[in-house]
Amino acid sequence: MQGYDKYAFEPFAVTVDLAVFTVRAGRLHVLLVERGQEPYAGQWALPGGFVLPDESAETAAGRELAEETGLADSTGSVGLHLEQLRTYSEPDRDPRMRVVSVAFAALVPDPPAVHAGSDAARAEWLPYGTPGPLAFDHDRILADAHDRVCAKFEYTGLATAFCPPEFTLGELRQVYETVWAAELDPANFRRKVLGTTGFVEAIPGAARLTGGRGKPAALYRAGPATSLHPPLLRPTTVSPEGKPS
Amino acid sequence: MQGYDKYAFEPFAVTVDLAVFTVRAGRLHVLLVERGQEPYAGQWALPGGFVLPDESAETAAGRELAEETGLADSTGSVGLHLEQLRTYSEPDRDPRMRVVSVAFAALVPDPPAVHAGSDAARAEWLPYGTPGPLAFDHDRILADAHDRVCAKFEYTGLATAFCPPEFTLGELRQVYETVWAAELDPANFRRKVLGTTGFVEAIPGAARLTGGRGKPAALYRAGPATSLHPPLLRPTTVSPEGKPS
DNA sequence: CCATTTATGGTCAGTGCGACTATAAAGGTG
DNA sequence: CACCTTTATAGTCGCACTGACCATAAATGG
Repeated sequence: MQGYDKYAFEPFAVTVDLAVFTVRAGRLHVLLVERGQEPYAGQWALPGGFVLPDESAETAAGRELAEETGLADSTGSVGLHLEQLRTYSEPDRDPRMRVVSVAFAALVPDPPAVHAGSDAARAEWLPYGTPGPLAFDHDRILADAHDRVCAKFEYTGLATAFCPPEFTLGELRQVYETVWAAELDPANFRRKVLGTTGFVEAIPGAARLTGGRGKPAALYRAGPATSLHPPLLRPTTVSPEGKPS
Repeated sequence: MQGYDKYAFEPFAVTVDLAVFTVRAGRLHVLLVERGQEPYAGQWALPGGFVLPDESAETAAGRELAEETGLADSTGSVGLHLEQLRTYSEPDRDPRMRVVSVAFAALVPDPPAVHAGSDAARAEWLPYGTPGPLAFDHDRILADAHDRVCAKFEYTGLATAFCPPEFTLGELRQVYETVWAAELDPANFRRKVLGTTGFVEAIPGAARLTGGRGKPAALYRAGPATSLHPPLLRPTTVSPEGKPS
């Protein structure tokens, strides 16, 4: 940042790409758009767009998220999470020109009707992992976003961002199981969550049937805690050399 | 990323900023450069520079790190760590023009002679926290980098990046104590580190005096483990509401 | 020789967690 | 209705890890 040599740089386009996750019907879904033009015409891609001259990347990401999903503003409302992931800047990641993309991961509670933005061809929720190769380096971005979300589930109360305002512990557990692709013991999960102050707050007297079967479950709200101490570790699939997956 | 409207964006300058840490004389130090021109002339700033047209941000960061410190290439050599932090893109973060900066955190083992790059005014190692306000939003970047490093010390073997190729457990513990600004019980630290497979490897028969006093300590090398399971948690300064610092 | 310093080894109690069992409360089915 | 299935909830047991210690070993400096 020393010495602004006007000839030392060429113009870069700066964009945002969004990995928007939700849990629907016990499966992790991602919001994808179908590309209408070359390159990668007809392939699925992450939603995104240019950062406008008077915007930060965060503002642009919130705007794009609202455009694509019709959801309220980025960080304000309850049960919505938008977080910067990292920046992808390989010189050849877009064959047309130099594009530097700031990637974001977003978690939304339930798939509202997808509101196709003006410039978005078609946006759809697709199960994570099912669509073939995505356009550009979006497979990598999506995988990185998934890794980040999995990791943050361990030491933050982020999972409640996937849940409606009121939820049962069974629903919260299913969110964990869906994202981690692992099974959790209901009793132990309950003990852990309730033992972590600020994770969830009980709604006195409220109860609801979850799957139409079984005993009705008590309802909870997301608590104020942002970090979990101690963390809620995912089951360790032990690998031989001290480097569990 | 739908529809490339050539008029929808203005050129952005893309730069990298580096928060380069080291531990020297039991204190955490940061590599800073003194700005020679406005704005913020005379103030300290993080080293950095433009991303060149054929570079990724990672390549640019490695190049800048090499230029400023004279150290070998970015990710290759032992005991060197370079990691993307996040991107800062507030529209007014540079008063002259629109600059989007990809920030990196770097850890280097010992302060080699600072090799002032051609464009860098003067680079110096300064104790973390001592210099007044940095230029631009570099205070925030530096604080974010420090947070990241502190957190990564818990669940990765990153601390060995601050150590020379061969080190004693006392030296490694001092690295933790310096970065975390906390005291650790030597015996418990030892038990934890040696009990984590792949964290460090003993060098049979080797021993060295650390501070000139006391019993000579056995020497160790950095192990192959990248992640620590279970993590080496820093002492919890308990705060009342489930959200320890 | 002795005090000091650092390294290293060990004990002990408390905490958290995985595995498991038991009970409660709903619906479904004969 | 009796009984099974399903889900929620409560509790128990043993293991692993950790923090707080205590003890010993091996160096230096008076």
